[in-house]
Parts: sequence; structure tokens; C-alpha cells
Amino acid sequence: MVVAALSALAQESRLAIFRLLVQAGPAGLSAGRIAESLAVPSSSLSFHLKELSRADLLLSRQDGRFVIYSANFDAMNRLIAYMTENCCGGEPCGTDDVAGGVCCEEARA
Amino acid sequence: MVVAALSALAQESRLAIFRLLVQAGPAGLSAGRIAESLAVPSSSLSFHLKELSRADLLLSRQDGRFVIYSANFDAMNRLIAYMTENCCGGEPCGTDDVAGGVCCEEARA
DNA sequence: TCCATATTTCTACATTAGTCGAAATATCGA
DNA sequence: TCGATATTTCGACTAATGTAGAAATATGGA
Repeated sequence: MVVAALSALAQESRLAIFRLLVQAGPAGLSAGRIAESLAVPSSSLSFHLKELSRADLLLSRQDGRFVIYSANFDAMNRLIAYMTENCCGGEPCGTDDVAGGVCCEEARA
Repeated sequence: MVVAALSALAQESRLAIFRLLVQAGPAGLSAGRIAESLAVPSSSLSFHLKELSRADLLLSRQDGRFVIYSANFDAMNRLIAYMTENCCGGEPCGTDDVAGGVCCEEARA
């Protein structure tokens, strides 16, 4: 659900975790490395990782003693698509002058 | 702040309001029309509009007795850019096969 | 000016979320 | 199997958020 995803991201630590993993790419990072990078106590980190996973924003896999987390890029792209869906009713709306803007893509093309 | 924007959107009613206004485009809608569209009590709606405005996601202007709200498209595009910033460290990451995906745009270009 | 309509503020209540130490659980290496 | 390291669950507490009725505050029209 979209609200769950936004909720998950609407929190300082979790947003930092997510961005870290977006930048890390599909290779991901172990929980320990995330904790180290962001200086979050492991119990808190675990709580946040669970929230992000519950919202389907993270993927995880076991690698020996480590659990490797990575961003779910598909889910992220779907989230963005949902927020911008049918922007301006599909009409050109004069907001396409923002660098990297995703609004009014159809109109732009 | 980004967390404030995500927080504002991480709520059923507010997300619905925001999407309605994204689709309405720069012309926007009056508070009354929003309340009508979404069947939210006016006091609740006002609370949510304030939240969205505080997060800089909405613009508002007075039009006679009405207050017209519209989406802040620039803020929305900035928010999306922040979440996807430096995706995969800028390397091609094999996630660019999602329709409309914004991740790895640089790599794609 | 006075009334009707639009919107916001106030208030009180119930629910949910975040924090982190300590204990529990899992997995590897010896 | 035992000890060490990685991660998760539990528990208790504090704080913030969502809800909506009632009252207050604009604004425009007669």
C-alpha cells in the first residue's frame, strides 16, 4: 500500500537507510554496515528495517551470518508513478521546467 | 524538509487530497470542492490542508470567499529527486526496465 | 449593516509510533 | 559442541498524530 510506503519513508532514520540503500544499488548492505554508517543502535535499526520491509521498500537475503538489505527499486518507481499519476489531467501544465521533474511526462513527450 | 513532506503524504486523506490536486493541475480546487470530492468533514480537511501546506506541498490563494489550493509541483519534483539521488552510485544498475522509472536516469542517458 | 456561506481554530479523546537496553535466536568457525 | 558475532524480539515508556463537533473568523451579497 502506498500510504504504508510513504509512512515508512517519513522518518529520519528510515529515510536515511533507504537513501543509503538506493545509493548502494542492488548489491545492498548488511544490517551491521547500515548500523555503522548511520550510528543507529541495532535494535532500533532492526525495527526500522522491518518497517521498510513491511512496506515492500526493501529486499533482504541471508548471506552467512549477515542479512543483506537492498532497495526495492521497482516499488520505489511504482510509488513515484502513483504520486504523479495523471498529472494535470494529462494536459501540458507548464510545470515541466523543473530539472528532473517527472510531472507531465506524457505531455512533454 | 523532506521528512515533513513524506509525513504529510503518509496519510490516507492527505494523499488523496494531494493526488486530487496533482490531477487538477495549477488551477487547483477550493477547500469546499475538495471536501465534497473526498467526503471529509471540513474541520478535518482544514487540518490536513494545513499539514500539506506546512510541508510546502500545496500553494493556496484567496478567491473571494473561497480558498483555492493547488499542488506545489516544484516541491513534488524536488522530493522525488531527493529520494532517487545518486541511485546506485550513478552506475548502471539494471533497474531501468521499469516503465516510467526515474532511477538511474543518468546511467540511462 | 446583517445574513448566509466558506474556512479555520479549539478541544478532547483514542490510537499509533519511536526509542533503546536486555534477552533471545541464528549462524559460523574451531 | 562451544563460543563469538550478527540480528531480531520483547518490554516499558514518552511523545506525536488523527478525528470531528462546536465555536470563532472571514468574505460577499442583499
